Amino acid sequence: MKLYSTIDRKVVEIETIKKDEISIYSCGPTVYFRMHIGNIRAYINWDVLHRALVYLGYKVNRVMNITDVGHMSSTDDFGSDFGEDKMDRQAQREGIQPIDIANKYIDSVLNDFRDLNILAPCGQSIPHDLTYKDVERYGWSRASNFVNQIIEMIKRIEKNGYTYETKQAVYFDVSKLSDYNIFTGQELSEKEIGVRDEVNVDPEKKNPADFVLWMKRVGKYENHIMNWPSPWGDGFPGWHIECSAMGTSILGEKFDIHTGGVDHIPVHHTNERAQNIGTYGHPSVKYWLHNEWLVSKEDSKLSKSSGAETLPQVIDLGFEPMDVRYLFVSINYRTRIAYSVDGLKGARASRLALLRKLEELGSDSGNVIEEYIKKFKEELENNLNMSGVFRLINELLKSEYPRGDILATIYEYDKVLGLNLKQGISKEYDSEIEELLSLRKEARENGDFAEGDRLRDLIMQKGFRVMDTANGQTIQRV
RNA sequence: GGUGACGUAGCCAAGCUGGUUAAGGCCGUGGUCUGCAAAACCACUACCAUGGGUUCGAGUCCCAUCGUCACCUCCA
Repeated sequence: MKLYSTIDRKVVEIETIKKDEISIYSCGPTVYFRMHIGNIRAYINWDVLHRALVYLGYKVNRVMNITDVGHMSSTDDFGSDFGEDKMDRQAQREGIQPIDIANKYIDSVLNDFRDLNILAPCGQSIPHDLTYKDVERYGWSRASNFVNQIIEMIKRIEKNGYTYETKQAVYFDVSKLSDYNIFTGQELSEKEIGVRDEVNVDPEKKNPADFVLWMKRVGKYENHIMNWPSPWGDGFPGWHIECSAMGTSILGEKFDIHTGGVDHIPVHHTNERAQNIGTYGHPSVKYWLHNEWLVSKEDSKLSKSSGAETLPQVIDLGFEPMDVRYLFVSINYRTRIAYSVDGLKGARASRLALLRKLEELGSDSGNVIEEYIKKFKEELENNLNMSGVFRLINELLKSEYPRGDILATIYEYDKVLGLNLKQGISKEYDSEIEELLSLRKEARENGDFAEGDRLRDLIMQKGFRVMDTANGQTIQRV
């Protein structure tokens, strides 16, 4: 398996720590807002990685965190370490407790994941009745349940001499790590130039890059809702320590893969790595993998503040969740995707065409074509070359292999693609449409094509396209 | 200012361990099929940002230039 390692800055051959086993930590959702289409892209990409590794024979140990504490905002205090806590703020907005906010949005994440056929981190499909209550049994870990581990980790970092404490917080002293900037290659001294308006609310902070491990319940946070006791006083964990603590306490001091968005490279993952070294004396993550962003047509970034579409909005536009999945599955995780409704339309057209072709192949599944399984695995192993996989599908559809074998092979591919190809085209329509269809069939059998065309137009107005095939009428939602 | 990613057809996107005709899809056009359509099938649509260099040979390696984007501040 070859993947792009961010620190190595190239595609590398993956050598797992334990033979035939691979451990993955995926930066998961922060649950105070409805996941947007950009988040979805990331989770679909890593879902494909997960499925691909399973398909290639690895035993996958995967965990995905849910950040439900202490995520701070700097929108109100530019450059400040002491912005509002987003969970708190959203709770105040909605007039409920932070934990209720978290639970509410965890459920919305589960719904989206389920609709998009994204597996739970444990590798199972997400059950229909799964809610926030049982999420940890399926491989998610909630930061709020790891506060003890977080405190223990900070204690170790402190003992190893990487921290200092002020009246307001416990900081990680980045000057203690010579290769702190390994991810970006950017010198800390040069970094300061750009951050001109930095407002150091904490006058005792030594270096602007130093980051909070434990935030005390003082000053602005005197009334902070989520708090825990600690050796440094009541307070809550900093934004980076949760991931370090959860990753290493669940997957071990060293694990194979850590995934996240490219935006995490310079700060979040840089700090996570620093914390791991501060704790264990060595890095914990063997390969850091990062997914690129979605950009709008003007090539500027999508963010949750730009009104990017959520899954329900996309569905309202007439798309199915699998159209979204098709779009994101067919493009490599490192390619910046120009996202647009037109792009989504193209994905939908491709997907429906594929389903139609599969339907024409019949329903008798034969034997998988070994040659094409081999090619499939080669594409997966080649840094998840998903475009190549779709090329193989098209080759197969045009090939002379027995129909059942083509079908079986493509269904085999779908174990990784996760497009629910076996379910075929959604045929759901009501009795009214059904009646119109039978009337049209009758009219055409009687040679009354004018009536047949009228009924076809009528059905079209009700949102379905009628097609006459060798097997009779078939219908498709427009 | 610094750091990084990237520039392939109308659009999306492979190819980048250099080597016959630069994958595949979407859209479009022409045709076959069809009562007419739709679907399907066939055909057509690329001076690989620019300029140098290395090489028998470069989209693919090296250098420069131009351009785009991101990050350095919460974000996938």
